[in-house]
Amino acid sequence: MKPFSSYQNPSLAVDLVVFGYSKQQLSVLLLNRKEAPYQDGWVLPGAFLQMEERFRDTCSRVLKTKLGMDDVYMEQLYSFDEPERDPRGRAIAVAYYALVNPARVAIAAGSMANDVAWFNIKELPELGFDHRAIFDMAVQRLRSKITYFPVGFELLDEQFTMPELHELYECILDTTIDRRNFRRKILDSAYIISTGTKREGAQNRHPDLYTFNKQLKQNSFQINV
Amino acid sequence: MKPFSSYQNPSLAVDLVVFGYSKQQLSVLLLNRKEAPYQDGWVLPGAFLQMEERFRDTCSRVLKTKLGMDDVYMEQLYSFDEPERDPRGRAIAVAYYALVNPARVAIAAGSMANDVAWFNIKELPELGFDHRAIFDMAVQRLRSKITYFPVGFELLDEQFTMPELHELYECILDTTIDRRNFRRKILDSAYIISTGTKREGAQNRHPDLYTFNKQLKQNSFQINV
DNA sequence: CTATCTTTGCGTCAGATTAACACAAAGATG
DNA sequence: CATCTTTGTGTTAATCTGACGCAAAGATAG
Repeated sequence: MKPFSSYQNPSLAVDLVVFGYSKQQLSVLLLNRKEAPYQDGWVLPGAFLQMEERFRDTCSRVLKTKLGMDDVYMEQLYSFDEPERDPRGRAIAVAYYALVNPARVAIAAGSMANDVAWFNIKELPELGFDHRAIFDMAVQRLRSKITYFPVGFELLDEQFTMPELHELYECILDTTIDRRNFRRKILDSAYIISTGTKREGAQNRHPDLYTFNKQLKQNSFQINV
Repeated sequence: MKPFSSYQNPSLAVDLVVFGYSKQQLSVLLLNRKEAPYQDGWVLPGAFLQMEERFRDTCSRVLKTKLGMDDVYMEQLYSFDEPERDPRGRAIAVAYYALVNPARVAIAAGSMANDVAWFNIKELPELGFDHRAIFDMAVQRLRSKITYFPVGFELLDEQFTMPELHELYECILDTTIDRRNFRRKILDSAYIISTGTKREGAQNRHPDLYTFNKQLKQNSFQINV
């Protein structure tokens, strides 16, 4: 299948904002560029679309080959088209954001090249291209989304405790939320199911374990900031 | 500025979901195609990106040249990339939706070609390409957006009455909203300002006139369905 | 011109929701 | 064993919401 319009089209790429949550820290995955432009600078991982490839496929390919990750939750964010966004020439980027639990996603041992690193989202280096704008929009989207959709479960283990979920929300929304009111709201929403078991070997008391309710139908909760 | 990637890229186009509100009806603008594919079928207006053009520029160009409209509110919706979405070949579409007040937007007289028509959103013909999916997403986005952002004001006159605003919301959300509770919520939100004047020559009592508050800072209301 | 109807602005009130906070049991700490 | 921290559960007052009443300003009709 060949393109049919009369002029040479801009390059088409995807850029990925990969969020990872670990040890009460929300981080992003950045790549240290080896070539110009922005040589030695940090950028979001990305790739040009290959023939017949869909955006989502390109994203998966990047996650797989550059980062050794499989089976990652992702969502289209926005398309960026400033003519000057890539000094090499006209390039359109369709940005996606991905949510990764580093402990859960199959990250092949040693597969993460040494030019890849996690950065706490509050301590980001300067980014090349227009990647700072892309990142900012991704954070905004994640914050907004998590208040009405249980997107955060992608970042936790299969089973998690209420304090863990609570901490995740406080971390992403960068605010404090009353522990007891949060609990009530989440439980009322039926987004999570108690497994009936408790975590063993915890530091403190053994908190109840929960699972994400995959049967849920519609949005029915609202965490206010 | 030339594209630099090694292979021929897909075609890049924008597709536009143009909403118009008039006489208590929410409508979309459709185009009757003259050529194959989908000859004689209805589709969303759109165009291929021209060199150096940004998505938004392409949208403006379509609105201007095909529909004779200027200065229209629009927002990027989503990017569509199914390989088979255009039978002519690989084509990526970045969809935008636009909000138009037919009485307000400068529509050059007679400039709307006779192959263009407004359709009530509830009585749409079959659409070519994947345009039905694009339209559906646009409606969904508009509905969602209007519940927390005063996007609807783009569809009304500069000055409008409370009953008009109320009707607009009922129409877009396709539901009934208690008139008195709606009034209270909107007024509390400070999204609108009373002009202190009343509409003359109305059919019934002369209702108060309001204006959209352009000074507003943040989202602060929530219309529930 | 007057009786009646419709539209519009403004209120009321019971029930639901929320934010703030108390308390006690389970385990950790030393 | 005394004390501290964590976690599950409640309570309560303030607020918000939804359902609805009412009356004044026109419109409508005989």
